[in-house]
Amino acid sequence: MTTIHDVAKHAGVSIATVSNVINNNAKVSAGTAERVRQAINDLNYIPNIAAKGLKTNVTRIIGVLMEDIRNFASPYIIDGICQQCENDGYHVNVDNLQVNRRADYNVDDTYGQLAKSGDFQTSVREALKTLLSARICGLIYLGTHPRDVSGLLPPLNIPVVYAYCYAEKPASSKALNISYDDYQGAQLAVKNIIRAGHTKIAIIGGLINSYATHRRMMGYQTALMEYALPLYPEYILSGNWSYESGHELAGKLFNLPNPPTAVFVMNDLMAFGVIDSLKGMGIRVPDDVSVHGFDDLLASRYFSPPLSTISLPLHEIGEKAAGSVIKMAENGNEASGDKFILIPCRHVPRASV
Amino acid sequence: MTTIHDVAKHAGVSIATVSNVINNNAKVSAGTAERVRQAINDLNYIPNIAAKGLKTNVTRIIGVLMEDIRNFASPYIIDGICQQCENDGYHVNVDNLQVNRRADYNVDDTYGQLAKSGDFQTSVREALKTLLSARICGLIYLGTHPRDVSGLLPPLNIPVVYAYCYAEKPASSKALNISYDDYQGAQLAVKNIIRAGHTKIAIIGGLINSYATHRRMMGYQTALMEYALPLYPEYILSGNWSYESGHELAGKLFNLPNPPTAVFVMNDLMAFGVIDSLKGMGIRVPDDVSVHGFDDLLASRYFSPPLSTISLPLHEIGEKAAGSVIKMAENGNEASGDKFILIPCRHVPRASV
DNA sequence: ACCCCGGTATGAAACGTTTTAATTGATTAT
DNA sequence: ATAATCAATTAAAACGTTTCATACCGGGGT
Repeated sequence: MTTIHDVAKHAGVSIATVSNVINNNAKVSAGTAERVRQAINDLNYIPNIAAKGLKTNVTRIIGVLMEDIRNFASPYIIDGICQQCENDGYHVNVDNLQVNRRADYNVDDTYGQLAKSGDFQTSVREALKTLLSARICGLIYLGTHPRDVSGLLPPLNIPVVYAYCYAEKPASSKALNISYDDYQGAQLAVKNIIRAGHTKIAIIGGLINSYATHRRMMGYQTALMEYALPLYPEYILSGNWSYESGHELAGKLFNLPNPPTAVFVMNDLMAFGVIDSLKGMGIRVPDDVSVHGFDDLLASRYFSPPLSTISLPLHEIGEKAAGSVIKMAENGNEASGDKFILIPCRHVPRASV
Repeated sequence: MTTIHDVAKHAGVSIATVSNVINNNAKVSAGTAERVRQAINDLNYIPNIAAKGLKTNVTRIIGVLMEDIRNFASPYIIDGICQQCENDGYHVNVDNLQVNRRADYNVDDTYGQLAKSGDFQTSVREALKTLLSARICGLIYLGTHPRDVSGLLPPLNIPVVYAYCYAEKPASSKALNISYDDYQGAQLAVKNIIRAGHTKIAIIGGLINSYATHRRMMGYQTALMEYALPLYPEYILSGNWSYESGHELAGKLFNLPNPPTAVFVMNDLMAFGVIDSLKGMGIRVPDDVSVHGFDDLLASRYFSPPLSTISLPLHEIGEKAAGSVIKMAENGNEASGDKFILIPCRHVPRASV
């Protein structure tokens, strides 16, 4: 490929001058600059970013380590990351951990067992090595459960941002965490159910020890309290995020002597199960019972009835993660301000409530 | 960061020897090799891939230019690309064109108007420049409609593979095209409808001039012929791939004096519209009428009734695209064999037929 | 005439690798 | 003992950039 030498020769100047024109550094006379630009055009010159990075020790590459690109949230977050990086003149290097393809992978793994397996850590280490061999100047870890990858990094002092998930030991980690606000989202959902006139509102949670389940449960309670509604213990159930568990728990819930008139389900997949179960029992949604989800899957809009749900600020999470990691990279890995950034969710009213 | 010099000093050898150990090139005595490996470990040495690429002129980076990461197919294809590249020891550089975010973007653009707009071409050129500045040794273009990006590349002789879409002028292009088999997939769908006992089978196509519509229509005809079923012109309709158009056309179709008993709809989104429209008219699916889709969206499994459909070999398209572009890169851009590789679709039987 | 100055332009070193050709030291053949 | 062979190691050049220190040049002040 054309190099800076070719351009220099073609323009009749030194390579130093060409470099100065490209980076408009030092003073180059207007005429010379024009000649150089002409040559660059003529020869289709594209600077070699590797050589530049080698010399300057600044690559402007952000590494993205993601657990599973096929997660419904990943594409939107990556889209946000790409956009922000492009804006700021950074490159993106993606590495997919392919967690989903692992034999020991289990969707229900809220406890992060997987993350503790030596095998998984080897994968992460491998992926990090790949990323670091490109001399990334910042890392975004895009996962679902709390993780700690900084321990797997060589002691490098490159900034790490967790997106969509959290650092496992947030207190001890200097990493930034960027996600959506479970607490606020759940409140939003429940308040909307209340405003639709319900007072007997059940909740179906995800795995009991997960952070998300915990936070959303808090949001539910806060919303009820704010409207001075009672909290019925028998209305509080926990599933495992799957369609099947929603289906099963709905059965229990609506065989109670005094069943609720609405359910806040902590994700759309379980909500589908709930609604199908209700249909099976001859209970109509929303006429007899309202159901509210969380996640806003594409499927939710086409479900029957279309599911009222909470949509996550995925694009913004990506943008913010990239913006933050870039800022940290440029400021010597110093994060300014809070280590937890929670972006609010939006409410998507549809027919199921 | 640690360099090869640090390792050499720590191990008491020359940098050449370290390099030889890393790439196990020349003969290095077992003892020396062990000492070097120890040093690499002690110092957490990770080779600088940019320096290596600079020297060897081989980067082992595959560039992926994608129109829209948020397309339902993209994550699966990228997953396949990543897996194959990892297997072959290649890096992946992703660039997202963000086509969907453009003001002039239009989902219905089968004619590729967008691709002809100077503005779009500027974006592509910009993205290619970014990719080429990393000295990628192969390019995968991941789009939906026929495109021609090779004209936008400087005359470089790097291999280009179109995945999921085709080169606009396949004859004149030396690029490889890898996608799924529309023709076979459509046949699969229609034959399954026929085997379920239907003889009056309508079809709702996508935009009339699109390649996919054309090929799937052929598949439909072939299947009918194979079973010696008549082709009713009034059963052949075309929409624009949207939910709404499916909804509308179903209305027309089932107000015919002699309506069909089954419909093959060319994508799942339109099929949703069709089914909802039928429900509205009090026609039951599948009891009164069967509906068959194409694409296998996640939503289709949860639709009511769950949609029988055709699933696309997305992961394989990615794998194959990466595998091919790598092979070409290693063989001086010479593709071996056919320039069109169509991977068969699979049938996903569910309750709607 | 001389010196100095400011504005431009450039030569050369350096970044972290690979690779070729050369060097070393030991062993074998004469 | 000397020459030839061989295996193991290394010095140094090169890849395409940036950048620092230096060089050039024409003009204004002495």
